[in-house]
Amino acid sequence: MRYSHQRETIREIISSTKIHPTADWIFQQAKHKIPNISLGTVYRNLRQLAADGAIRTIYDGSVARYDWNIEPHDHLKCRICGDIVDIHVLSDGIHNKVQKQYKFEVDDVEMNIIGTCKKHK
Amino acid sequence: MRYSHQRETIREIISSTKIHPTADWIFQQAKHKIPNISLGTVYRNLRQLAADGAIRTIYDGSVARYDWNIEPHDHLKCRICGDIVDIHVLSDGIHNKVQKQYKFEVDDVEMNIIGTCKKHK
DNA sequence: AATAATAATAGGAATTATTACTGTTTATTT
DNA sequence: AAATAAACAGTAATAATTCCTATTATTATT
Repeated sequence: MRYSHQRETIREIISSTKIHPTADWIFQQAKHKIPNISLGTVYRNLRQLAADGAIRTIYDGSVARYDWNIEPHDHLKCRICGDIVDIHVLSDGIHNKVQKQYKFEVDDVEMNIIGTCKKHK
Repeated sequence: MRYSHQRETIREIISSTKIHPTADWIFQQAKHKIPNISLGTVYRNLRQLAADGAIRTIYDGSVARYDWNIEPHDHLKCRICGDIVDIHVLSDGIHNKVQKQYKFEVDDVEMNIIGTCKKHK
């Protein structure tokens, strides 16, 4: 994969936020730096970066969001404000347990906990 | 919510399979019983049944699938054949742990384990 | 049993997120 | 400096889902 200014910009935008942005949010930010960047370019690069393991794709219902944190972790999603927060609750044990118990080769574990965050009381 | 023949048919179709069908698959099946049923009707009823707690919506990447099993459980998704299998690995403890540790009111926990199932060796 | 009220429907248009296409530009190699 | 091909911008196409509207069906009321 050869260097491109667009891809570096996209990578920087994702790395600079904790909000787990959507493709469109990234596109809006990218336009500030590269005014004529196209949405297709954003999607193509997100796909490439994810395939390369540089970022992680997470699903918020049916829309894709992107996460610079590629370490194993879980997510809290608030139904009211929509915020998604990284947490770590899952033990590494689950990986091995599933592998043995179901003879299933585990690549990835995604856990999303949905509810109401402490801001709304 | 008042009775409708279409909704009962949709509910029966979901209850009779383990494949976690998509809206379109349900629509194709429903047409066998009600030839002029419309896709919009399928979607509207799926939304209502889910809101009512009669079925559960799960997300396979970005497409919605529907599950008659409303008991807490997790999913194994095979990357090769696409099969989604119900399992139970998550302890109820996670619910309370998150509630206390993050002051987060948990409504639902969704865990999807992605990888390769034993059929492909 | 007929009537009224309105939830649900069929069919199609609209929307949203995402991917595909094409001629042009740009990074890298020779 | 010229050649090669990956990446690009701009736009068209696709897929999943929701919205809209005139009509039909269910339930409650007379």
